[in-house]
Amino acid sequence: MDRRIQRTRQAIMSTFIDLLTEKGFEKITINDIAERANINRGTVYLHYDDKFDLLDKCIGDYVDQLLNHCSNGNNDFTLNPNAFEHVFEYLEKDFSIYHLLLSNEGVGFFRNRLYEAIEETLSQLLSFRPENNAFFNDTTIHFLTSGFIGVLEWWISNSMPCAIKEVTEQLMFLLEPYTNQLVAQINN
Amino acid sequence: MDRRIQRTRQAIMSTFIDLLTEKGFEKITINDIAERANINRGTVYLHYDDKFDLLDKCIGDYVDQLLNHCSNGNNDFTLNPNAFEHVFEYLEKDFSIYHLLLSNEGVGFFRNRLYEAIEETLSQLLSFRPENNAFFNDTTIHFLTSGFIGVLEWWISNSMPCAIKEVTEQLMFLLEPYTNQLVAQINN
DNA sequence: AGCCATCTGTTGAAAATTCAACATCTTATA
DNA sequence: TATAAGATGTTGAATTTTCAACAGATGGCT
Repeated sequence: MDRRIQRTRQAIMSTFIDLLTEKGFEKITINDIAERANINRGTVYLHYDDKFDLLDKCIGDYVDQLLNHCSNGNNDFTLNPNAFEHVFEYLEKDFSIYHLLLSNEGVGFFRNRLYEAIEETLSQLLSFRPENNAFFNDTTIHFLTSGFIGVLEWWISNSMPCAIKEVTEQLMFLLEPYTNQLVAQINN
Repeated sequence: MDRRIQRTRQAIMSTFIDLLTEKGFEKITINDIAERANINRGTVYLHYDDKFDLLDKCIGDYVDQLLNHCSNGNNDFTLNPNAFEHVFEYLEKDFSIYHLLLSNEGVGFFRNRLYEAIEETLSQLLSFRPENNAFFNDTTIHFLTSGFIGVLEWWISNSMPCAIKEVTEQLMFLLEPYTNQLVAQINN
């Protein structure tokens, strides 16, 4: 992709996040963003329809980034401790952003988008193992998705109340009964 | 000025400084700069002839910025404590950069450029007070310029060994005998 | 010495961004 | 209520930046 596009989108998103932490969503104007990012106001409209589209795409980006850390490279969604650790390490790195998106300012959208994404991923995983259908159904998917997101949300909202090792090991323990059946490899 | 120009020059200069601290001047390639700043290589050549021109303009920029802090707004070069404090506060803010430019990597160019600039400013100051010619001549100019730069260089190279208040007050004390005659206001 | 990889500058066409100017819409304030 | 100030989107022409490709220079390695 054209480097200019990379850079301006990055700049817009980054200052959008900054302003989100500073003033909250409703007080942000497109002018603010353009001015602080040192970008022409019109250029913002070249990439995003408006504030809401910006928030939407922002959330989408961070959901995607989070999901990319769920697979340990090459769409390998094997449920091993490493995969979980990668996720939580990434959450820790961008902690303030995810804290923001999960609490006040994401307005709940973030949680929903993440939920959908994980649900989708799980469904895909299961579809590769049709023999599991007897054991795994929609109920299972929602149970696991909710459980995982609940842990994730708790860990972020409470400002990382325990070490990464602890959460991941505990998660592995909780998922142990399902792990064997869930292992799968997706190749598009 | 076109915002794109501002941004790319800023990006180039900033990563140039970073690389200067990391590898030193000779190991820097235009590729390095372009790649790290996420800018097309050709764009660098649109603004600078080569590495050397880049170093040259970089030094020029920082000399200018430093000089802008010598005047307390509107070309008022009155020699008061505030002016000095502004200079040293600015030096403190961008300490690592000036440390870099004054020591190894500026290769002495920075000192020379700063010397010329201060000498020029002093000459201008005196030319506005022709009645001072009896007391102030070239010898005075070089004496004062060298003295001031000496203090500045010592303060930076030794990592700010004393508080700003102390240097500036001491400087005011040392310059006291000349202060009265030196006061001047330049209006272009 | 020869070779390979990398860096250097330069080019022209394509694409992104800027700027200034619009009309319309909010919103605070006298 | 009227008015002024600022925000929103949109437009077209001007400008900058990108990209891909070039030829030549440099420097390390066998």
